[in-house]
Amino acid sequence: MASTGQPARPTRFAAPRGTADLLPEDWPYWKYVRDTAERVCALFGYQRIETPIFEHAGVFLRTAGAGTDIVEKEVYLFEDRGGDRLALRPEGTATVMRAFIENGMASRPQPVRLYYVAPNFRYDRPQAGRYRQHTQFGAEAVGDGDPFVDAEMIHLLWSFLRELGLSGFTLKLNTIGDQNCRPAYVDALRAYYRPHLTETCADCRVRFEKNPLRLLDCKEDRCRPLIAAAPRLHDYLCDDCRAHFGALTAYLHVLAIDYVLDEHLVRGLDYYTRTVFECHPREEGAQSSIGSGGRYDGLVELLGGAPTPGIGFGAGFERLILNLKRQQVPVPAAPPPDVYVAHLVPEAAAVALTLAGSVRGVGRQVVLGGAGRSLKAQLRHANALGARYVAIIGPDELAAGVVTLRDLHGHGERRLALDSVARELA
RNA sequence: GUGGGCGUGGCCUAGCGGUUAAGGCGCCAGGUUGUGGCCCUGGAGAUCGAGGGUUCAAAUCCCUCCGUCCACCCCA
Repeated sequence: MASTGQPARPTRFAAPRGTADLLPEDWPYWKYVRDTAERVCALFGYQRIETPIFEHAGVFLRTAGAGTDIVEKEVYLFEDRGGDRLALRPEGTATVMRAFIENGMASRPQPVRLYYVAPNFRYDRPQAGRYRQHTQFGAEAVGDGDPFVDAEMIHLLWSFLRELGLSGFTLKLNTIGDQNCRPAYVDALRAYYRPHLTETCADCRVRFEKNPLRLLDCKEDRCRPLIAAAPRLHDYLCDDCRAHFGALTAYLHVLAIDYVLDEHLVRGLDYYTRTVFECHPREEGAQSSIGSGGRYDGLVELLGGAPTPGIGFGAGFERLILNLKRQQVPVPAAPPPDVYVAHLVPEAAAVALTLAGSVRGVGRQVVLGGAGRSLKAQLRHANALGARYVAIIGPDELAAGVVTLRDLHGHGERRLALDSVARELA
């Protein structure tokens, strides 16, 4: 077949791997989660903060920990045209701490209570509940190291999940010590594992080198006996860490927050100290954590600020919504139009536009019908949108200076003077 | 980064070597001259994920790539 000289078909693009479009039908869920987060944060006196989507790469590379997956293979790194080395934010806490230092927030009353809703980026292999761009609701309380604040933070996350209407989730809690006591434990753990490395899975041999605490978290059957007999972190806690954790659990008891002590719970970022926690939904998938965090008393100092304690958590919108849908939690629907304005002839278009404007002026949602479409088509459209009223402007109405207002919920229909419609619907 | 399942109009699905790729939802237009939700009729819309190969013949078989889903890993 000879070439016909047809223009080449333009390239069709798809959203990048691991990203998704948020369509109108998804929006009620997002709005619901966001509104609930904002409401609960307001109740706890947390204030909104927004930080840039990209930062100097060091903000993340220096804080998360050299051996962590996030730093080693998940950060979106790029150089801008000026040669600066930048990174898309893989997590929120480090950026907020950078902002805390940069804006002198240490001189505000402590602790500074902050929250954010922002996209995070991780170059990861996507699967259910895991995306390369995901949105996190996070909260941070900076400047007070008292376990009282830990209790507040966990209470905030707990309240948020409850307010969303999720049920049956569990809170896992642990303490992983601090700079004083953890090194000794890590040494003991390594000493224990060293003679057994041939018995472990391959991943654990890597963990042994890079992130020994994660040895405790391995799910391989062959590693379980080793974990069961391993030295216990809780036996190595210093007095301060032990007292801190004891106070926290007492506060949680007072708050009637049920938690499950999980001595093998560790976190993926190196900056965590003492308290760590994770919330898991009733129906667990592989990506089960729907909200997790911990204390990070060394982080601000790591970023060049004065030694400042802090604690926070992150909760992923996509996973929360996944569980809202699984549990069939009802969310408020987007409000339907109050009025659909149908016009039947071109000469009525101007009247339709001004009528729509005046009705919107009294706070009613108005959707305009399609020009040149039949009345029947416009009524079908109005019905599909769930509109309450249809204002019809045809030749008759135009001549008489009126509109026909049809009630789609009932069957009634009446004629109103053009200039009285807005007042009538206000 | 490792393993496995799957990729057919916007969505869901049938077809699994052989005439113009079928149906449902949705969309558009009609069912007498200006009236919705139900129903009926018609229409538009598919490089059968992409590229290569086997064959007289491929949506159907093979390879590669891409995407997607699931698990590992990691984490929200």
